[in-house]
Amino acid sequence: MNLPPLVQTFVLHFGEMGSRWGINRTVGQIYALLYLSPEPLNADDIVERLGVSRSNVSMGLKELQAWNLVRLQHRPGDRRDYFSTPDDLWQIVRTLVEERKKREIDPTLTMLREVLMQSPAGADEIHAQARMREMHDLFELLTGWYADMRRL
Amino acid sequence: MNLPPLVQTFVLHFGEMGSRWGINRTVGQIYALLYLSPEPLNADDIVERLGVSRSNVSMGLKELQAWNLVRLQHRPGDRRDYFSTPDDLWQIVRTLVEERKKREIDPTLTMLREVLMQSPAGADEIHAQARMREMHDLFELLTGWYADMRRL
DNA sequence: CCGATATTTCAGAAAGTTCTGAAACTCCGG
DNA sequence: CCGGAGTTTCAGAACTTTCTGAAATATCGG
Repeated sequence: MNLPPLVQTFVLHFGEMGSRWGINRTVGQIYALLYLSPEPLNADDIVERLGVSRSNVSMGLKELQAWNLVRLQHRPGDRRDYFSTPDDLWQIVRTLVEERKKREIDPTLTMLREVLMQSPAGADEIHAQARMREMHDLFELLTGWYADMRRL
Repeated sequence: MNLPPLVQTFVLHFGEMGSRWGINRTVGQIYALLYLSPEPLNADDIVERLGVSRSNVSMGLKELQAWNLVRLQHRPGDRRDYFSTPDDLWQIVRTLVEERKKREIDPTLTMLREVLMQSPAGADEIHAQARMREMHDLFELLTGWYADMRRL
């Protein structure tokens, strides 16, 4: 790893934190590096600075694109892909919330709606359904608020 | 696994989702099971219902206790530990937010404060520090809001 | 203090994930 | 259509996490 010390501290921290969020270490590091970089970087820049394999960077960038967390740009007369993060931090926060909702809340709501449609057999299932309805209603309330906020 | 079908669907879903949050499959399943159960359960109940090893349940319960997500109770004349989740869903949400803050935001703020204290060497480090300050200020703003909300 | 019951710890097996180098693919200018 | 620059894919190696059974520890009633 070939970075100024301040940058390195930040990059390593995000590598560790990445694991707590569903992203892996390298993905966290790539993101942190792009976030701090004054210029967009291409894949080989990232390889050189982080000291990981070219293919690992390729996969990491693909994942960051799937999360909508990086912007892809080109330079005139250079056909390599250059990556950067949005300058606006709020934009980043909004994207993160949006993506997490899509991956965690939405599938859960779908599952809850399905099981709430079924008829319960026995007292335990009746109680279970009541608990699931509570959770379902709370999730709806929260996503409703979120949609309202978003509109501002 | 030995559960009514409705309950099983929910439990399996939370097992999968658990992996997306930093908790493992078994922990997610135990939590889901306790959430739906009309009665507090002891460790052997959980073993029987989920079909996992006794020691795995023991570790899972320990982790849930570390997260403050389960309540431990006792019954007269029975010295086994019985576990349940708080009835109030809002309580659960608050706990989750609180714990994630403690594990993700607070360490990051500490790291940011440290690197912001250091003097930058070179243009790249100056730019990097400015970006870090932006992030630091945003995090402070968000935790401030959170603290305000919490008071209500 | 003993025996019975309950829980926790822990080393290693099993499962899952991340990372790499090599090969395959894509795209462009000439 | 060829050569080369850039990128992606993929099988397996390296590493990490999870899970288990066995042993250790704790706690209580008598």
